[in-house]
Amino acid sequence: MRLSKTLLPTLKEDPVEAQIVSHKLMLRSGMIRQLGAGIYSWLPLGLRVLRKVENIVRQEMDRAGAQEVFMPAVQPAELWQETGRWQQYGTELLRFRDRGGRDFCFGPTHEEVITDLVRNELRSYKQLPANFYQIQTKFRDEVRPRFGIMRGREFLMKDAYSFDLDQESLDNSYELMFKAYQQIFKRCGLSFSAVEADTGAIGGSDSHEFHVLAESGEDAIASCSNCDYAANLEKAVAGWPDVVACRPTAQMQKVATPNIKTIDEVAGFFAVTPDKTCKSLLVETDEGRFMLLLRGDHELNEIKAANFLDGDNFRLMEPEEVKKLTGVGVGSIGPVNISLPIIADLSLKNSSDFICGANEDDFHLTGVNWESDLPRPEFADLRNVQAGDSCSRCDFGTLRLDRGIEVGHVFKLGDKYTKSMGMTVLNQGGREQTPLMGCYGIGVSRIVAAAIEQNHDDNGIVWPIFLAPFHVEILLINPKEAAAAQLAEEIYKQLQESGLEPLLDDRNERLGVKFKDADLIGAPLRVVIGGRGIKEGAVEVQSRVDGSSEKVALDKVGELLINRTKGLLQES
RNA sequence: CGGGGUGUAGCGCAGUCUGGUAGCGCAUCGGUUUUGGGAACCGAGGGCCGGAGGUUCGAAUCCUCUCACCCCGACCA
Repeated sequence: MRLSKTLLPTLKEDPVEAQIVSHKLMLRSGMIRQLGAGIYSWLPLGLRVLRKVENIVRQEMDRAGAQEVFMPAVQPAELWQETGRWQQYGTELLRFRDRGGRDFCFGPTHEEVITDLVRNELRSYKQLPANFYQIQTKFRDEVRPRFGIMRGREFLMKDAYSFDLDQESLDNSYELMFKAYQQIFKRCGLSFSAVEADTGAIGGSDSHEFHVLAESGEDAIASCSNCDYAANLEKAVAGWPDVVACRPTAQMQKVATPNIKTIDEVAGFFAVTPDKTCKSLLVETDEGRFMLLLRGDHELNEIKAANFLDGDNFRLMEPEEVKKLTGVGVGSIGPVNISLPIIADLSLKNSSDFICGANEDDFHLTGVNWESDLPRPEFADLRNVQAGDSCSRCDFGTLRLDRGIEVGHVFKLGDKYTKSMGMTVLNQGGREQTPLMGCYGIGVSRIVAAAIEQNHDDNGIVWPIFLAPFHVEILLINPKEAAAAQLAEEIYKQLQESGLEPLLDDRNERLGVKFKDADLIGAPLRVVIGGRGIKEGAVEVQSRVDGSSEKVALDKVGELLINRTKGLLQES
């Protein structure tokens, strides 16, 4: 591609709206432009990278035996009503009507559409297992779009759906996808981690997320220092070392604590560490209201709590509601003498002599103990793990927390959709059987941003070879120097003919401008061609990756660039 | 959804408090000189100041409404 004939609007300054490095660099290098909140146009440079990711995904999906299809982005409400998700999905689902007043949505995902397709087309167990995928534009009306393409509302996603006759076969399909995903992210040059994830409201047995580790990540990932356990914080479980229960030593006492409300204030007031306190949270689900107890230094994991309580519409009660229900402000509620079902976090099992609210404004109880002061409640894992917690899978490890960008998610869905939408095939015995489903997503556009988060320096992007929009940038210092221009053209042609993608900067710009842009754009290799080099009989080949450069004889340059690039492509 | 902020040339901003014919830097176009790490000079083009309504002789500026975008929060007892 010739830069003189390409729309590549680079920016010198960081746009004010960009917070994270990938967003800044995508704007500055002219890859994308914003059209509205969470909605972006892809310019030539960005699109080239997007297509690279897409092709890697496509190749690996095909290799894993999945079949590509292409489904509508716009979906009729009826399908979503069949599975109940028209009601469930909430405001993230972009809904609209056609001229006839019929309800539609812009698909945020395609379980309904694919299930509708296969229930009409698949009849026999002999057609299973089957796995269909597409690469499609999705729309999710995010609460808060941010970070450019990273959490956009409109985005490009690869979604795949497998159909199997039985669990064993589903397990196998899942495993195939899991391996394909590892291959995909590896080829994208990403350092990633597969972690156990919560299955959410969708249910099902297994789920893994693939995370690119990066500081800007929106998810917290727990991983073990000793074994290969890794899980999303939403799901991560800490080990429960067999601490011998401390024997109660204190009598329960009511203490006046004027204006002492938060755990920190309580711990400060009594001069103890927060783990000696117990925090009480009131929550509500369709099943009723509950009090949850946590150690003062722990955070509630709402997903775990919601899963445990097993009622829909889990939510924390508002302070005013708590006041109305108990007559006490949230800072002073506690588990002693309260007429609500209590569930306590496992970490409180062996607690003794702890401090909690007294159910009376501005009073707390100290020296509280199970049995003597209140009955032992039901215990469950309700909290977020913390760095340093012991691992639940092995004996020696401790957990650490990192930030991750979710780029892929694999799910075993079971029969949720096939059952509610009445998809069956005839099994070997001639009976109707509901197949089991798996679904597998990859954030194609997000990968572009994630790759930049992991591959950049102060001057711009440093593309991994498989995602690079161009393999080699030919930097022609002055297009008016005939000999240099001719050499640049020759190399350009030579690279193209050998299947490489070169970028020729043939603009009539100053050298500094060209170098700055080249750094921004981030082609792995660069060759600088100018009159001086020609005179010396050698030109400079530079590596964007390590900044190294070497002089190469004029007649050897093309060959060297080709070999170097092919070497990189093979290594990766 | 709550709170905060910003909308003025392609980009970054000043001007708004205190009303009086809209500016700066970069970018763009023409010219001259330059040309191995974001050039210099001369000249030029480009704005219904987010939109609507109002106050006023007069509104980017004051008032009302509205739209868009950005940031923070929506994990706390």
